Amino acid sequence: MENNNSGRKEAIEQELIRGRDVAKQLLEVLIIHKSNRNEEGIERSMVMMPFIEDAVSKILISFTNTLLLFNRDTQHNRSDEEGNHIHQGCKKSKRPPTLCYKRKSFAPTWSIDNAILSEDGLEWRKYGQKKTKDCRYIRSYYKCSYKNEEDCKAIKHVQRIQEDPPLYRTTYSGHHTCKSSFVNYPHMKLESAPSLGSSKLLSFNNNYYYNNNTLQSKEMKHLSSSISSTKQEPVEVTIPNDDHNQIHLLSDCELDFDIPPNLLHSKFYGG
DNA sequence: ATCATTTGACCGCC
DNA sequence: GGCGGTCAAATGAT
Repeated sequence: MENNNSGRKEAIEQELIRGRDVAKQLLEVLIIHKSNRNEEGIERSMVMMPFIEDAVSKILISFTNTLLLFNRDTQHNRSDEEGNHIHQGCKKSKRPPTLCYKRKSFAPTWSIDNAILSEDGLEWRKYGQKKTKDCRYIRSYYKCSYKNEEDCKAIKHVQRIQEDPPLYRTTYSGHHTCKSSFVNYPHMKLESAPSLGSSKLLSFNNNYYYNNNTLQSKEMKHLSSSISSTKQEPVEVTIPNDDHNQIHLLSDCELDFDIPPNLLHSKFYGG
């Protein structure tokens, strides 16, 4: 446990250093751009645009990863606490028995912070919203669209947690036991950029594990995604830092995921 | 007309 | 009693 924490600390530190270094490089490029306002300078700046875009995205990724690593710590603690809650049932309800509802469940929860309100590829129906005491923003509650048809227990709530820059926290509770939610899910295709010689580092939460070129959902056995090469070659995969929530894919491979993108975070590191 | 969202009341837990 | 989570009637959008 102690080793785990120090390893995570190290990972957070590395992410911050990576972000700082790329920001430095970006600053240097911008200074050069500023001092070259003639025609040749503008042309050179245009050539540098892909690098600038790449650098900005790397900085964003670094911040996102740091937040994810940070959140992973707090989520473990929260799950431990919530695991102790026991549902007492509906004791003295004034409502008819059919309207009696459960409150806290044993379902595991995990949160994802996003700068934008993004779709997670699954189908949800909003069933309520609430202003919470500690936050000035309204929290929206969603349940799986197939709750009634397939008795799917998955729920989530979304809350804005920060004004500037905007940050939204989506907290998922329970896993989708329905199949319908995934039928219309657009397969996510991640392509590397061979010309840049880039590689991919994929990180995923504890609900998935990597095994023999396949990403498998722990909760839903029918959910898996194989990693294959576009060139009919064996795909080279390494597990950095012995962290089994991450895999490093070398260039020229293609992935088709039927896993919700918000549960699987992709990061690209240019070569 | 149908379906999704909003809203206020209800309920369990602390 | 306060707070957060859930329900279903009312309302709005298509």
